[in-house]
Amino acid sequence: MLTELPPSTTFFGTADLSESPQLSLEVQPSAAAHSEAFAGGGEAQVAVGGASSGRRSSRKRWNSSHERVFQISCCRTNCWHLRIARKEGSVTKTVPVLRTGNMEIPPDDGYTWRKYGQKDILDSRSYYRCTHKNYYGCEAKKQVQRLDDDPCTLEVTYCGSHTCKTSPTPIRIPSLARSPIGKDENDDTNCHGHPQAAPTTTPFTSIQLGNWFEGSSRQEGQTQSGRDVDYCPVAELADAMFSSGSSGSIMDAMYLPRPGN
DNA sequence: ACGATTTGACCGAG
DNA sequence: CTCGGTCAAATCGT
Repeated sequence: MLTELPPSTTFFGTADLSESPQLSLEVQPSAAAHSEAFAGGGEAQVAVGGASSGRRSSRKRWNSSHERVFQISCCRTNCWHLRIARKEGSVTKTVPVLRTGNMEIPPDDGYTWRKYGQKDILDSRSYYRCTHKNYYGCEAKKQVQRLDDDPCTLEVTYCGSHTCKTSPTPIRIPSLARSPIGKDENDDTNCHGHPQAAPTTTPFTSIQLGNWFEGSSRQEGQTQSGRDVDYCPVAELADAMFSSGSSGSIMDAMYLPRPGN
């Protein structure tokens, strides 16, 4: 995707990462991408500078006419090879396979997932949803699939957001959720055991990019296209990608309610 | 006992 | 019919 971008740039967005020294991001859509993307709404694709950022994904069903293309350069040395693509609330990234001995594991994104299905599509695709779906009603899901043209890269597609983190009140479904009495009831941890960060000002990348995305495309996306366009997950997941190599505060901030929400 | 994973079956969309 | 997503029983690990 990166290679398909024209060199000209009429729009330039920069995330202020002064509060997040680990990262430096620049969001730089091409002129063509700008004019096309912000007129349609519904899908964004972000190419992030990295060793194999131009990898083809297997987005069979995705309509390329709805794609949005951005470039993000990252100063981090261990930059992911990744790409964000989104359509109707989903975000896809490609990440290198981490090897631990003979095991290959996808990078930890800071959340706990429960595998609920697998398909022999291409090199097999695994389906995960939030472990706390029953308890919190969290609808976050993700798919993990190895790229057919690059066995060393996984494509991870996220759908939905973690309401288990944003919702302080667990949804109790007695028939489904066995009650972890005394653990989750009163403490202020989120579903993953991380402290529930206070919704104070934490201008991490996700917030900055989120504002940028929103400010660039909100009107068209929410009205004319008729599609449900929620731009926040793109930025949030962009943040997740860059911070997933290092646990901690950025991940914690990922699902914080943004100012105004 | 409980939770996670595996895996074949099921179902809807195209 | 094929494909993609999900379900759910069986199995495994702690």
